[in-house]
Amino acid sequence: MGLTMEVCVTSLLRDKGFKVTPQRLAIYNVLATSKAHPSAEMIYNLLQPVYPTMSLATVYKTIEILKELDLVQVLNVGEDSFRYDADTSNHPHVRCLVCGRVDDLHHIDSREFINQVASQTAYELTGQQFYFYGTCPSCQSKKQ
Amino acid sequence: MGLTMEVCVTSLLRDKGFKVTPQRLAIYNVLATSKAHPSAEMIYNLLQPVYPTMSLATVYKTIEILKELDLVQVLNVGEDSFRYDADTSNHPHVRCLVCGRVDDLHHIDSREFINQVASQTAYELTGQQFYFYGTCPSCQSKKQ
DNA sequence: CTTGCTGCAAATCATTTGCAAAAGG
DNA sequence: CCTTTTGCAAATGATTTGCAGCAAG
Repeated sequence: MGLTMEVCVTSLLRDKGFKVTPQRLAIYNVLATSKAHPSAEMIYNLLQPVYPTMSLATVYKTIEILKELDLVQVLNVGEDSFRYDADTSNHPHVRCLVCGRVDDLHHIDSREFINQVASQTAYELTGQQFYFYGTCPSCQSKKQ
Repeated sequence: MGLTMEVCVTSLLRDKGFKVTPQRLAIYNVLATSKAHPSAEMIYNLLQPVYPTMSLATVYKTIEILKELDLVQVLNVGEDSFRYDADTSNHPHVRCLVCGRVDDLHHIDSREFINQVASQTAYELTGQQFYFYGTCPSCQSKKQ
């Protein structure tokens, strides 16, 4: 699976005239294999052992390109920094207010809700983000 | 209406041991009378003519208190800065991707959608934020 | 009076930018 | 080779903090 994925990123980069570098593959790899919705700094820290000379600036620059290629989406969970998700399907997210972890919410059908909103606003809607907040299972059990 | 509102903020501040200052009333007043969901800087700029010596730091410190008193909620519309809303009811927001304005979406019944999510996650949910993106009526007509 | 508040300036923190050296194609 | 990219360091921009003088109760 790792291979298929990297081949895909490689050709997408080349198609748009971007060069394929080990740093770019590594950063995409972190995003594609993580369910943690890492921030730029988390990606940087994860890659430190493997690429000790890589800089945070490279992480930010690469994310910029990945956004352009629609390979990542940006999350604004209400923190001071952004998080990134290689799953670009438009799904809701939930953040634990105790430990800060962010999870995907899959199998949610939001079409009806979106339609309701679309029919009541004069805006021409093109997208949306749904964020839920609460306590994750692990923090629930720790509490009591 | 201005009066009723200020009396309310005044007593809420006093109740919690905060002092009532003209700056605090002015900042809350801006938030309570604006539909624009201003950022700290927008509040600061709006008040410049009336309080030329007020500092941005005071705006931020006051917002902190207003959050504590549940008199404002924080919005994360995907920009570099936060926006604030004196309407603390939990309603969806929509941002125009052309001009950047942020509007409320009222009369939306999200209970069914929230229930659907609550029943499918192991999280104990306590809140949520729904952000929609698109083009506002004014920008639609400007385009064509 | 006494404590909390303001306004200034300096500090932080995430993110961006400029640029010389290094790597991709 | 020629161009883009990297990695460093410096710049930026939003927000926070420290502190001395000032105002609220």
